[in-house]
Amino acid sequence: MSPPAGALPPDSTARRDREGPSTADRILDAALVSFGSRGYEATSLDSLAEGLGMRKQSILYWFPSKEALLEALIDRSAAELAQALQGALDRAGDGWARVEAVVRSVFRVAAQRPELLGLLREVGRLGPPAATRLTLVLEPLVARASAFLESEMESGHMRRHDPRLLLLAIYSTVVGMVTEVEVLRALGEEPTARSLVRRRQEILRLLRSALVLERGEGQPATRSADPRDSWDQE
Amino acid sequence: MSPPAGALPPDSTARRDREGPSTADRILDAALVSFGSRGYEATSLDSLAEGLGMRKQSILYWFPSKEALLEALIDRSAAELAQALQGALDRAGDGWARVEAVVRSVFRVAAQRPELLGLLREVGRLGPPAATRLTLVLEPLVARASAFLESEMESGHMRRHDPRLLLLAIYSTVVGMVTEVEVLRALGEEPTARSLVRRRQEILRLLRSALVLERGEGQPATRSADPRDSWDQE
DNA sequence: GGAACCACCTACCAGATGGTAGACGAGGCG
DNA sequence: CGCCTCGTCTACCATCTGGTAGGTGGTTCC
Repeated sequence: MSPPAGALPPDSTARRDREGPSTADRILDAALVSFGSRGYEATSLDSLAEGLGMRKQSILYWFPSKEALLEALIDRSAAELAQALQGALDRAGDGWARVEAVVRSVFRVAAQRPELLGLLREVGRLGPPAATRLTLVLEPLVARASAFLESEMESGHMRRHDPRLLLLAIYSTVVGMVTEVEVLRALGEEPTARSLVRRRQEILRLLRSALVLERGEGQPATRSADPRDSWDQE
Repeated sequence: MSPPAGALPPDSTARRDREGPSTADRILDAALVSFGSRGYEATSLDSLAEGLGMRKQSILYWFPSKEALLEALIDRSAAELAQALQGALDRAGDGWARVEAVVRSVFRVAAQRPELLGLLREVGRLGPPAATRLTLVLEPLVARASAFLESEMESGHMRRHDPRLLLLAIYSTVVGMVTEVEVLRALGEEPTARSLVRRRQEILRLLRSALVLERGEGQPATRSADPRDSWDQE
């Protein structure tokens, strides 16, 4: 492994042969959890190191500074997120099924790595130095999504909206439904795995009735009654 | 003015006779801006004081600790928010008009005091000690909103949803559309006042088509074409 | 005039923060 | 063996953090 320079070597994400994840990856994992839930500023290198059973200086050996750690984390997380979305998109069908596939993949991420979406928010809040880095990686996906929505509207399958604002609305809703634990709690809903499934169902129904133009437009738009409403064994 | 105890005297929000806002209010204003945009942990009392042209100790004179300042700020902000929403609700009509009134009032707040919604998010992220305080004040409004949505669904004016999850979705969307400046920028939309109006229009159309059950359910659900699409002169 | 109070100040402090310098042991390799 | 690199450590450090102690000038009230 090569500690120098903020940019990690290409195999930094890979598992080492027979032994668990590399030190750099373990640090990134811990940083993801802490940055994504408690926040960047509220996380000290000392507390991070303590949770890892090492000294702060070891973290600074792998990542020359706290900011460099954040950048590396953003890079890795953006790649992971992009991959999840890409995969879902490549396997998805057409029209509404594509939207559904994306939403499902985001919820799958939320179930497996809840902090990843938290980090997304955090980075958005931290602004330019960090945010632009994230944007750079996710931009192609945004463009793809935007183009897709536009074509769906053009062909009359979806209601007309400003594609970018629609995208922002979908983003906000989905990420909010997943990350706003406190609001959830205030609403008397416990943030359990079961609740997450219900939230996904709800948001899909909501989006569907908001977006999809049924041919007759008169259908009752009932709940999907889709039996495969769990991602556990997808 | 009475500095002792975290609870400010009842006139702390009021303007003093002929001279600007009270010192305590000026501090709260600065705290709102900084907490709401940069975040609570990332804001130091020193930087806050510097922006106010005073010493940190003067802040600690009015608010015994940083946490007490946050609590006082939450109380004031919650009251302000609750008042805005209450007012909008009391003046609003029935059915969809009520939803529209609430959304409009939130956007009005966003235009006049952008950081207030940022603080809302921040408090949600900070969790229990602070979040419960906010919840306490806003809870009656949530109950009112929830009951309203439920009755609308009962009477067949709105699509059936879990009222609380629907509320969370609406909250996330509206607050996200207002506070996610970085995402906005990533989407190529500059966070101007004009853009804010467009976002409000878009979200209202979106919500309307998602929620409202037209009698025939077949109407084109066109854009509202409502001429009073600016809040500048209500 | 003087006591009391008010709003703000200077002078500190203990602890935490991100970061540097340098040593140490383990292992690879000529 | 001797040398070097790697990963981690101990020992510091300057700076900043929230917070305490104790003043100081001005106004109010008796």
